[in-house]
Amino acid sequence: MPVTLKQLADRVGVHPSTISRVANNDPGLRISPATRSRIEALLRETEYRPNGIARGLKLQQTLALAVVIPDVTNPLFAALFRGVEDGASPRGYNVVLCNTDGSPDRQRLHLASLTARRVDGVILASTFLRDPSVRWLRQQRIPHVLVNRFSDDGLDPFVGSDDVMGAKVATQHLYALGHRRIAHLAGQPTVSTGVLRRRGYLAALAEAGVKADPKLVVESGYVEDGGARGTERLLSMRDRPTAIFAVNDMAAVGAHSVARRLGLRIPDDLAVVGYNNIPLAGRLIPGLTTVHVPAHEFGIMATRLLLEQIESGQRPARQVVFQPQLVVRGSTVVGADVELAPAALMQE
Amino acid sequence: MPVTLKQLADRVGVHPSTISRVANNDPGLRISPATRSRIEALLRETEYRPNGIARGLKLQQTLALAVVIPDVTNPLFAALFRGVEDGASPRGYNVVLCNTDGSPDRQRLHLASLTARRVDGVILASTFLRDPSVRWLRQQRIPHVLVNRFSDDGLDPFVGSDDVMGAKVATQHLYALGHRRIAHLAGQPTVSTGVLRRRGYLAALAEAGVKADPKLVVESGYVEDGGARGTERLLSMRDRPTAIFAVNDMAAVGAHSVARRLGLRIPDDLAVVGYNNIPLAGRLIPGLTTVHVPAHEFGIMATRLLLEQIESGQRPARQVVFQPQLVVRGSTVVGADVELAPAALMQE
DNA sequence: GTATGGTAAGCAAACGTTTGCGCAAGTGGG
DNA sequence: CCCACTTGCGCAAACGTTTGCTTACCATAC
Repeated sequence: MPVTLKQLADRVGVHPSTISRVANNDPGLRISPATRSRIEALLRETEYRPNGIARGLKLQQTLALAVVIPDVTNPLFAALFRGVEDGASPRGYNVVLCNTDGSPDRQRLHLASLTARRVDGVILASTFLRDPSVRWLRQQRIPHVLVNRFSDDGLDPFVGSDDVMGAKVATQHLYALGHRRIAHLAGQPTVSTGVLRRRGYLAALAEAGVKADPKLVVESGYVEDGGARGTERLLSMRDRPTAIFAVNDMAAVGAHSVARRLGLRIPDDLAVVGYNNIPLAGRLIPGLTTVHVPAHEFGIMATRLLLEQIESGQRPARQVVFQPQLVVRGSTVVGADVELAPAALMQE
Repeated sequence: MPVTLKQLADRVGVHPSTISRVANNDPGLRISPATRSRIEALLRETEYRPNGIARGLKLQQTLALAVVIPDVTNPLFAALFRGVEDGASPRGYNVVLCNTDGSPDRQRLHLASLTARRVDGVILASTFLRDPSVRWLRQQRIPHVLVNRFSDDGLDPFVGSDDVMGAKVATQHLYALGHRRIAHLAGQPTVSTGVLRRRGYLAALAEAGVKADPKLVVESGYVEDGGARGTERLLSMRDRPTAIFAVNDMAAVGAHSVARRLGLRIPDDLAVVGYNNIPLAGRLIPGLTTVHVPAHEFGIMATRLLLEQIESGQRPARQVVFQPQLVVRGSTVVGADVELAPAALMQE
């Protein structure tokens, strides 16, 4: 068992409160240099660390944050988490990580558990549209920030990117390359990214004067398997699409591998664009053109908004929206995958 | 602010302790059905959840575990974490995640912070050999389990795989394919996996009667960049190796891309074997032959050992060692990457 | 009318901090 | 010599639970 204030107090022969004040460097503390140095010596010798949970009880703050995401094995969310930890750790916060696997029920259970634990704030990246859990967080006045997805437009502090714009840019890219039958592997209508990216896709088509074919939009969800199935359906149509814009990279990967399996050449027979720019996107052959989402920055910024809330006691309800950036690779433009010269070897 | 026992007690007109007993379903509690149901109704109405931190102070347990890893954006550790959460969450535990980026100092700081927070136990996957942090955990009698890497042989509960055997199997695989100049991209000598996998590599060569060439072992570390640099050095030798066994998949990926850059054909000009079997390994072209490490199972098993310790108050010091499995792909054997037939399409 | 016993609930300490306030002793001024 | 002020620290409450022990009340038996 770690040493307590009372034990130290007994050893020095002073009151526990005095030790506490010395340990906390209480500025208004009047104390004789002799006693102070005896106490400080003992503090160092015993490596005293205040019991964080007693401290938490008294101070009503735990120095703990929580991150709730669908799945940390998804590189997007892993990077997001790193951003949060990188922002929170220097400020003395620990971070609890919860995976929901996309289940509203698991999300609810996690949030209940987290609030019982009295975490100081929650960063939520697994939100659904009009999410009861989020409304509950608001109502309970629990500091929180939504990331990447939102629930009710504008009501919560939010960090994300402009999904409509990102999807639009991606679709316009395909259009500019000459594609006219552009399909969309869509996300669920229960998730903001799904809705917004579909909207951006449709907006780009409309602006280009292309009549949208409803059959070219299939709901794939955010996983590879869904993307693969969706692509199989699309490619079995009589009037095949020549390009696919996928709601995220994993769905695009599914499309990618189905195309390869079928012997279609990418990008000549089928161009593919993803979303998120996960590390895998750059490793596929050919590389996957995708919309970059700065997940690590999301995490840092979300933590900043959250700590602002916690420290001010206010809810600033700021919304930070990043502008998405298209990353062009070989899945849409031949030769876009630059093969670097082997510099190190050439010197020899 | 969430409701407290005292507030509820005032509303029902009973003592807080009575509410507590009802809420906790105290078996020895004698209470009139009337009062009980009034209390239960109020508990439901207010959605009372005991303040976990007050509870923790009293009961001396936080229902929190910690996972300390180098970096969660590494898929191996992401999967490991999921294993831990999957094992811990059903038992009511939350999990704090800490990334060290391989820095002993950050590891130490995290552990200090975690013990101040009084987590009930720690799962540590970022250990060094003869790690002072681990010795400190032992000495503080903090329940802990080491995963994947260990510190002092046999002194701590440990979950991992047989690294010597895994490396041996990998090297034997290359030997059996006819390779005689087999290089090794090695890990650091400060990390058990580095030492053991190098040992397995050397053992396989010795058993095969191949004289080990010290110049064929270069320390690459566990990252892609190190693997790339190491491979450049190896390939610039007069007497090039024809095969490389890398200490982990990321180093192998570095080798992979350098080989491609140089126009070497894999596996004909250069065969590559990795370690860990991260998802990316199966996505490379050609696929990366690698030694499978069941990261998710590691996490589940580690949690089991940890909870055993916590609940029994003992330190069973069990060691669970998985037998590694070689996964053969195209980076060593031509055609080993099975391309599945496009089943869904063929039905049409 | 008093002892017995069971029922229903209250009391209070304890977990380890933090912090406003109080108090005794010492110091200086008038 | 007295008053006021400072110095150096102690006291105790509070944060919200849990839990062993006690107590008030009532009914029944003697």
